[in-house]
Amino acid sequence: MDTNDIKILLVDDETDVIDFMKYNLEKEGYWVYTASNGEEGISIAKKVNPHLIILDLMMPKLDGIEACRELRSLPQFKTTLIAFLTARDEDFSQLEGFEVGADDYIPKPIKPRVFLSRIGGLLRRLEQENNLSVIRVGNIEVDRERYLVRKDGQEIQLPRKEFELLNLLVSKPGRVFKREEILNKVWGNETIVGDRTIDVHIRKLREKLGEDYFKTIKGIGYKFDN
Amino acid sequence: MDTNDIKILLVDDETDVIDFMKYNLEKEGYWVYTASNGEEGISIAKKVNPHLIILDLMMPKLDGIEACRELRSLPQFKTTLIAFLTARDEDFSQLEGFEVGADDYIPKPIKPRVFLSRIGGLLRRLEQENNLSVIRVGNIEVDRERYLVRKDGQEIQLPRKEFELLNLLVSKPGRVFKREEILNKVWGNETIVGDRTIDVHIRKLREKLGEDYFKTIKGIGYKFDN
DNA sequence: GTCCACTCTTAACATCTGCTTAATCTTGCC
DNA sequence: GGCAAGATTAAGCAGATGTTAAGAGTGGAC
Repeated sequence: MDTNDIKILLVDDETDVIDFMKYNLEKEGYWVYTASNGEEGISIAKKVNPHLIILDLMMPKLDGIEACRELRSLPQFKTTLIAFLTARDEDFSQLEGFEVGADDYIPKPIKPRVFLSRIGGLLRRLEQENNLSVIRVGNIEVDRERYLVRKDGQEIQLPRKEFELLNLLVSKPGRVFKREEILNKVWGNETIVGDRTIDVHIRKLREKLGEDYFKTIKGIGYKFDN
Repeated sequence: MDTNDIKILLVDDETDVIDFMKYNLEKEGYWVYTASNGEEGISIAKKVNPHLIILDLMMPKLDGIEACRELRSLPQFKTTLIAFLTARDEDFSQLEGFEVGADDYIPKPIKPRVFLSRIGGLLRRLEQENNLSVIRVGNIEVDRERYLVRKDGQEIQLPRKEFELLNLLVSKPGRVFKREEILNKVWGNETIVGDRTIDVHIRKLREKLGEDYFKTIKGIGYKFDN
């Protein structure tokens, strides 16, 4: 994910703090939204669905802890990253923040470079969680890092194309992938291969993993299901 | 959706800004319309019904906030994407923009690449919202992503044409689809099939899902009802 | 360099499914 | 009753997919 695609919402009533963070984050290419209190923050968050929300602890109208609790209660924000901004001398029990579902806390004042590296780290975590290198569906496990597949614990080595095809289908179990889409994603837009090629690879997968996992949708494509 | 199918309306009184955006968007294949103030923007929007409208905040005749409010009050634009263009030093409360129904805001100046990635992100959102993959009507559920239908939780696999026909009828429950319309949307304008073909497919659907869902309107067409 | 093992693609053929049609029956309306 | 539109049924066909084997290409071991 490019930083240009990442949306960060800053919620703080101190203009200086907002400006500092906004300036630095935008320089890195992040997409920054701001709000000056908890209520406003929640309402903007609902709109833009940011990847990361940074909440100040002390704010008028709705403080950080309460805002966080409220956000976490909405399904939309169950997995959104939330960090608290805390002044060093503030009487803040870190525990309280983590209890309402915070992912990190950021002390202020903080140097730009430190601030950015902290944000970078947080977002890297997000990325990793999204791209789990091992996908498990039923009793099939696809390990993208090692390029191997386990079925009932048995390791199975698949050739590259077969692996990539499986990987695509398994990435959204149940979803139908159109033949054209499969060609694009596994073979690439440029390469032109015959129609039977996909079938043959599906055949191989069925032989190695079992007939039933791969459902044909005639006229459309295939899906992985268990 | 291809970028060639996407219409974007730019509303700004500064020629330079319009030119910059227009040039970059057209390079990507978007279809671009422009207007130089709020009033003109609304009148063009009504005619071309764009997918995305980008409004500058400060404009003669009708400013961005007011234009947005007015657009949102028309049913035609309830779900259209609207974004504000804001200068960094402009005194703009984001909340105000979001409250009148904006979907995003775009700071200026902005680099071309960042600008385009923002637009891309916004439009991706549109696509997702429009293609809600599951439609539920009564105890029938049509899952377009999986190409299957659930009735009382039971999964039913339908052949392609049957599925597409059902999908069409269910997309507007209760609405009557004329035979001609069904032919166009399910079979395509080019293919010519006999009149009885539709009947047969309706028959199949009635067998599989129940007789009562599909009402015949003699001389007109069919509707899905429950 | 040669050989071997392996992967990928294609071609040829087999199979099957779903689509359409035609023929006939039913219904509702004038 | 007669007519027109739709319902129903079964059968044939076309097109899509399944299957198999063979050949071209690749890369590693020796």
